[in-house]
Amino acid sequence: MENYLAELNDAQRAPVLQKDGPMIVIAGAGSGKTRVLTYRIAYLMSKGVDPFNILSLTFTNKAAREMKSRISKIVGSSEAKNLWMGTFHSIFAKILRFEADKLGYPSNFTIYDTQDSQRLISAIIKELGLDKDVYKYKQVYSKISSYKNSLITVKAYFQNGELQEADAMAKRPRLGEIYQHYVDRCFKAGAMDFDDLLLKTNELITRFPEVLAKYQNRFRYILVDEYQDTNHSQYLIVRALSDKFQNICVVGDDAQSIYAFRGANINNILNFQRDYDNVEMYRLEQNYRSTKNIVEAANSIIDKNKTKLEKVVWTANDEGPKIIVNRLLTDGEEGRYVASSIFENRMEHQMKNGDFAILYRTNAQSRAMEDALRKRDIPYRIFGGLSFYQRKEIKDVLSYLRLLVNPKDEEALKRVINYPARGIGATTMDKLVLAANHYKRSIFEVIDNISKIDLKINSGTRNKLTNFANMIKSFQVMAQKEDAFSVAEAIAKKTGLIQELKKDGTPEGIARIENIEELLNGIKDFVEEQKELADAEGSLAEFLEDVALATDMDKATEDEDRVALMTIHLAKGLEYPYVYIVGLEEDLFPSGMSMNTRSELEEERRLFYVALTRAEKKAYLTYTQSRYRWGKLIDAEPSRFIEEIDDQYKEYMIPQDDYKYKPLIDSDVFGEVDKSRLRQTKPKKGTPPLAHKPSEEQLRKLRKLRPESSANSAKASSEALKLETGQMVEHMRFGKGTIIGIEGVGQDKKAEIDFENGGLKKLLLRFAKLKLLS
DNA sequence: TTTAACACGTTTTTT
DNA sequence: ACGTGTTAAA
Repeated sequence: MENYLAELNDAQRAPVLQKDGPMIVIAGAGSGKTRVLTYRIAYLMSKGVDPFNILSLTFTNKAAREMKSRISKIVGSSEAKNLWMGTFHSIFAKILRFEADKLGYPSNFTIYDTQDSQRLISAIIKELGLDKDVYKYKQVYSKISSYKNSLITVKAYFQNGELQEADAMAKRPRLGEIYQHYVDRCFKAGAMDFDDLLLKTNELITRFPEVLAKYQNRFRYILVDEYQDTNHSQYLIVRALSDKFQNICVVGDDAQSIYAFRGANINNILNFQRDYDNVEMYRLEQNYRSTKNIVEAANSIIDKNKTKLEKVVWTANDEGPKIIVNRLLTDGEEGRYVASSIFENRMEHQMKNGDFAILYRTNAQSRAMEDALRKRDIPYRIFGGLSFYQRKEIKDVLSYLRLLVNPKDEEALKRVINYPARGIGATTMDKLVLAANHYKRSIFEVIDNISKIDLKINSGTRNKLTNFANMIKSFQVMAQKEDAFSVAEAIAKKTGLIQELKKDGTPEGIARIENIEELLNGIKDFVEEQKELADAEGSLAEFLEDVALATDMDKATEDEDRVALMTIHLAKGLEYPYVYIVGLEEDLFPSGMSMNTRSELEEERRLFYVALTRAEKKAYLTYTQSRYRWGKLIDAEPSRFIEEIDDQYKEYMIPQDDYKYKPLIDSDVFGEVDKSRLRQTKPKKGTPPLAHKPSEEQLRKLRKLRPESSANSAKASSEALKLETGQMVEHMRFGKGTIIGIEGVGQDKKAEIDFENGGLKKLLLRFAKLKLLS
């Protein structure tokens, strides 16, 4: 024990050694806060605290796993595995399953992901006959989500005149009604959304004092990591659970609060000292991660924020190189610059791919980076974006599995009832939903008893419905005897999912089949793993819970040697020797959506602070002069954040007024990439990246030519755009015809054609592959 | 009911 | 630009 206490500095050791009472640790970036948390838990256990009595809430499951394994090394794994450690969502999902009956939920309740929730809301808006342009489902979802995170239940909503008035003022007077329906439908479906996992936990502990007492006694020591990113709902849970013993330790950094947009309340950390008596406050200010240059540059940025706790982050590390700032012509150039810079650094300093990270504000920026890395044969891995479990084909398989576990799961049912197509269409579904609401039964129950219900559904469709129900029930029977893998495999095969994808034969279809195979492998691994653990069953339900709360981050393995690409949000808590922060442009970073208020801008600034402090040795900042956004080339201006870094810490790669001319010979101009050229031009070592302002003429070219992605279509369309009224043409599918009219200009030019056997058609000349006959 | 053109929104971040 | 959801045609 004493051994590793010696590994801590004085500031770190103090919070580790305070066994009891409330405490807050303000931990600057890179100051070893994970180390403090780890050792604190180990220390508690060495002082005789039972691991069953320690609850440790982390921001990701991966963080929990890593911390657990570090603790295992200190105290032994048999002890460490009894610790309660995980995200708020996963810990309280577990507790809710155990206590579900008290809230009227089945213990195998489904967890709806964002998409499920949004689809349900969308359906409700339709059913209520509301205008979908006024009630946008995404907006409604986020509104409901923020109500839930503030513990405003439907009941509370209707008791609060102000809220209703606010929604009415916003031209959405029936929002409460949608909220009501949404909550009802989730309940009937035996489903909780992400926010429910916290909201229902609150409900559980307020409505059942004996339950609260039970968990208060169980969790005698509570630790919360990334406390600055907790929302009101989480705050209340922590507060209630820690109320009896007051052994609460929260760790965080107000300068790294970046989740206000999803309800995180920075006041939770700012006001912690008011919430408990005799709070001890500790500050970790020594940074062990980064060079002086990086630390001080980061400080100079965060200084611009007004709302913050006073703290001075410093480091004893070397000064290190300055931050490199570079301007590039387009996002394509930016990608190439980053790729070649990585290539050079890797060579020159014998670094691994895994030592580099490329960080961006929005997921959409990953593409340009990807393309450039691929061309350079640099292995990379993208985190975030559309996660594996959200892909359509994966969600389809999972929906079948969900339906077995919980046949009331409406969203799962709606996904799979007619996929692969089995002749149960929208009309039938509408009737079923109506019937289900009328009889107060789930849709599946209605289908299962379709013969006993008087519905205007013809006998053919009734048969199809019965067949579907029987199929699902046969899988259910199977699930009782066999493990999750066998069931999933049977589903993939017997439902015709695989055949459906094989039929389409496109590369995408093949990739989808491979994804399903990967999912099956994943299920197999899970089953094997669970078999080894004595107390787990390897059941479908357990697998689904894992999946519902899994994130891309969780899959990351330490040992894989690839460049990491991710959004800055995802990078929180990580560190890399070399960090490239790309797209530092006004309107992108800071985001155009977050520049309206001071607090939003300050959050963007904190985000930049987080990005920069990921770097250990060297940071690169890049921006472009024009960037493709929404399919168009947009002029860009350098981000104000570049300016905000004190000059002494940064270095411009290119003199700011040096516009060297470089002929534009790349894919950005000519649509098609000249591949032979790329291969010859391998690493252009030592070539300084050029930047220059394109002439008006060049810009016009860029804008005009970009939409044509291949030389073929460019040729075809320019020919086609010359067609005139009266000419005879031939179309691959419609056959011969005469052009009887032309309308629109340029890219939007359309021809009305009278086909000999197909009748009148209006076709976009840009796309229609027409052959001129006369 | 199914298929295909068309329209739309998306690009702020996620458990 | 791209994928998804909605509407029009078969």
